[in-house]
Amino acid sequence: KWQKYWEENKFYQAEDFSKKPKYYCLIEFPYPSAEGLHVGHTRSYTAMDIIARKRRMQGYNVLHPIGWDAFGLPTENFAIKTGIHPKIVTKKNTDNYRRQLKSLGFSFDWSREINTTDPEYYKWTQWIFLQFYKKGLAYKKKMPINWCLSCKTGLANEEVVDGKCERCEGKTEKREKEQWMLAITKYADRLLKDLDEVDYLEKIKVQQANWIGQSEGAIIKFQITNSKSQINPKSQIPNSKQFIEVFTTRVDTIFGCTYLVVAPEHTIIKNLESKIKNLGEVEKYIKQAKKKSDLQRTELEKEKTGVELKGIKVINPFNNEEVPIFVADYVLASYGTGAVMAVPAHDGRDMEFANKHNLPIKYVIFVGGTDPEKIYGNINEALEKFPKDSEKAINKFHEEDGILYDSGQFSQLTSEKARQEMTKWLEKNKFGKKKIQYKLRDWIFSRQHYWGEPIPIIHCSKCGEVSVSEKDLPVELPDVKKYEPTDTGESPLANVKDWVNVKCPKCKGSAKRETDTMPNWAGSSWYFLRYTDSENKKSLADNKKLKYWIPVDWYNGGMEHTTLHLLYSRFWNKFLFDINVVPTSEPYKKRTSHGMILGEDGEKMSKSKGNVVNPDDVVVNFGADAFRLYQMFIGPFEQAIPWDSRGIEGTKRFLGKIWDISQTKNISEKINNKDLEKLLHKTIKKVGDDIEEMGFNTAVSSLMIFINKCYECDDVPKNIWEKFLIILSPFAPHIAEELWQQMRTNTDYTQTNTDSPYKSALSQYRSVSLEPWPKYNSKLIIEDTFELVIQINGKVRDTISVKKDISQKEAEKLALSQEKIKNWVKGKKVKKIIFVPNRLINIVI
RNA sequence: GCCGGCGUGGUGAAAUUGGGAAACACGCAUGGUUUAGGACCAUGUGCCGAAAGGCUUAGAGGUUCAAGUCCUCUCGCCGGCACCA
Repeated sequence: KWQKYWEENKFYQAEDFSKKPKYYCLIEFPYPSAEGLHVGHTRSYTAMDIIARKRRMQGYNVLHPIGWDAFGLPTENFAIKTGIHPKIVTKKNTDNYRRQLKSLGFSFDWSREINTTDPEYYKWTQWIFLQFYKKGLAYKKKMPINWCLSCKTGLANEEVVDGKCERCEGKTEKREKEQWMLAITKYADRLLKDLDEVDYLEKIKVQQANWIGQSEGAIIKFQITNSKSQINPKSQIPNSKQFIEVFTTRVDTIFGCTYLVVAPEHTIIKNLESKIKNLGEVEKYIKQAKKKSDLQRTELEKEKTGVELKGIKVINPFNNEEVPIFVADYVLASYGTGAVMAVPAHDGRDMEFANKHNLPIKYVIFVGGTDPEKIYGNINEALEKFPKDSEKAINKFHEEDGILYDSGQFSQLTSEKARQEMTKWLEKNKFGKKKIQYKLRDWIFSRQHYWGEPIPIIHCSKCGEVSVSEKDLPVELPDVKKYEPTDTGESPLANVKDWVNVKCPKCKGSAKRETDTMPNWAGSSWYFLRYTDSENKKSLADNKKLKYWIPVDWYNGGMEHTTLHLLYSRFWNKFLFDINVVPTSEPYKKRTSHGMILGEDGEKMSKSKGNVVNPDDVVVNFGADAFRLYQMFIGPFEQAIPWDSRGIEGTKRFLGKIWDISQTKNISEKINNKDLEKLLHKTIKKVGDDIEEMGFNTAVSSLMIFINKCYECDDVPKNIWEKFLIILSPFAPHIAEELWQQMRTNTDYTQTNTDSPYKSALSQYRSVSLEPWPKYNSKLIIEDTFELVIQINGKVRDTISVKKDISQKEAEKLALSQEKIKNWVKGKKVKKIIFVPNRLINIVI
């Protein structure tokens, strides 16, 4: 009844350019699966719905939109099995999701609903891709990628977890393939730095920062030689073919470098083939290493294997020492330069390798501190290297800030100082330079599937790669009969001859369309922009509307998207900002995260485990309001928590009590109840504050405390009851609306809002959700008496009710005159009395 | 291995700056109501003890008049990253 009333009156539609301040509340739009809505979704949606409803009551013009992130594999797999077109499946699933979401009374603005699979939507996803392409940030590259054997598609690095496919948990392997890439690494520094500007949960920032993985160090060139003669670095100008470059964050340890290690994929091996004396052995090792998957490399590789490149050596530029070179798969080709300088004395991995291959270990840094186990190297030996008077100074140094020895002119510098000085030395002598390195890799953007946005590129035999003209967008997905991905790694679209064969936009000669599609993360990387102007046909959204609504004020979603969707969409937004499409560099002002709801067995909900809770059943059996309340009351919002089917009985009972009070108690204007009034104001404050901090569980508990008190009363003052209904309404909007409207119908209450623009067939009364959020009276919150706690030696022995703000003298007198206290103090000497105003008095005897 | 978080009744949990540990709810027990069951209502419910009182926030120690909260160490759990040089 009330859902219909809200919808008909369009209470929750956002207004572009209202005079009210704007507030943009965002939840992660769901992927409409065949299974239907999940309680994992609804926990987050209920929380943001409460916030959106409160903001409206606080006078904001709220945008709280919803849509569908509908491209993806499950729909495609269903299509493969049944032959039903993904479009039809998507329609059916979104209809079901829409019905379910509406049944929970969420205050979404349904007029702005979007769907990523709608050509009118993905036209703009493709348009953004072309902008990336124009700026050289979308490029094609042949490279080893992660290939999921069961999904039969390439995956981004972010989508591979423990060597397994993030989606299906199937095996992945490395395959050499031409792939579209997005140059997210070009934004690595800004994606990291700008985290300072946004209000994200700390753990989200930390996770993103770790993923971006910035480290500061230096690139150092080691000259290759196969003779034993020494070379003066200053007399020889380095030439790139004669050098191996390494990246290190610890230049300060370089005097302890006893060998170099290159990754099996390193080009130096091919380049110097003729000089390697044990080439057969080396090639055999490389072949074996390449056979290992990433999973094997990490799981099985407890032992560090490797082979020396005999016949060639390199020279350490700092001390002209010759050191051997090894190839070993503990060095990754994809990070840094694919080569490292090994300092076994000051690096655990190098130490392991050195021990196994009997390589020399040379300590060059003395680490101070008092814990002998944390001192690297031989302390006595190290101390001998220092002048005696510096011993005191050494002890002052923090454990991690060591001091160099046996390091030529850099000896006796601290590690940090040495890093600076040695980097300067490298730059001056052209043996290297300062370098900031990131772990983040470019985003593999190609997928070999049907149900995704076609990449708007045409391959012409004459002109090469040509982008589809913007006026020809969208490149629509063709209808096909078979959706199966292929083992060859070709997209199923490759077989659609009519679609693939096109004329080249440049030379009009025959050409072929790109048949790879975009990953499912594409459409969600910018969807929050489209909500501001979902029907726009001329641009992804009107400029003025973007300026009005963006950034998103509060975005709640799952932790699992921290290094995927959240990072990707920040990247897209920054790019769109740079080309003047969006008004702010950061898309989301504030980001919070909800904990997962687990099955009753404490396991993650899944169909196969049979522990899935279906929101439909809960709504039928307990009602939407009880469901909403329970999800908020279940536990701390950020924490994962198992579902408890008995717990929801409690919130249903609570709603039952509210109903009973409204139907059986005398609710009237004539009644006065000071105690209840005080409690109301406390409750208003607590509920309001808790919502802001996402302390929903304690907010619900304070509503319960208030109701328990009302339940004890015979009569309830009407104005108090009304205010309670208002603060209840974000949590349980249906019952709050019903009781609110009943009060107006059943009494001679004269309507104050006759000028309300909202007319309805159901009711002529204004919705409770349009009432202003009540203000609490801070004077009423303060009690005029309090329970003074009396402690003896810090233990509570008695409490007495006393006037607020009594003096220490009065409190002492009262406390010492209590019978219980007298017994405790009798025969003892009072040494000290501590008095905490309006709290306690502690008598030390 | 590194980074982050956490550890409180039978259960989910609560506890502004260090100031009454266990709010609120579930469950359980007893009683009422009911033909019966469910629902509902009332009372009780950290542990030991007849009581007075004592003990209790993973464990050990420390600071303090006072510690769940601060400090040190140990143990355990969860999440993230992971041969990132």
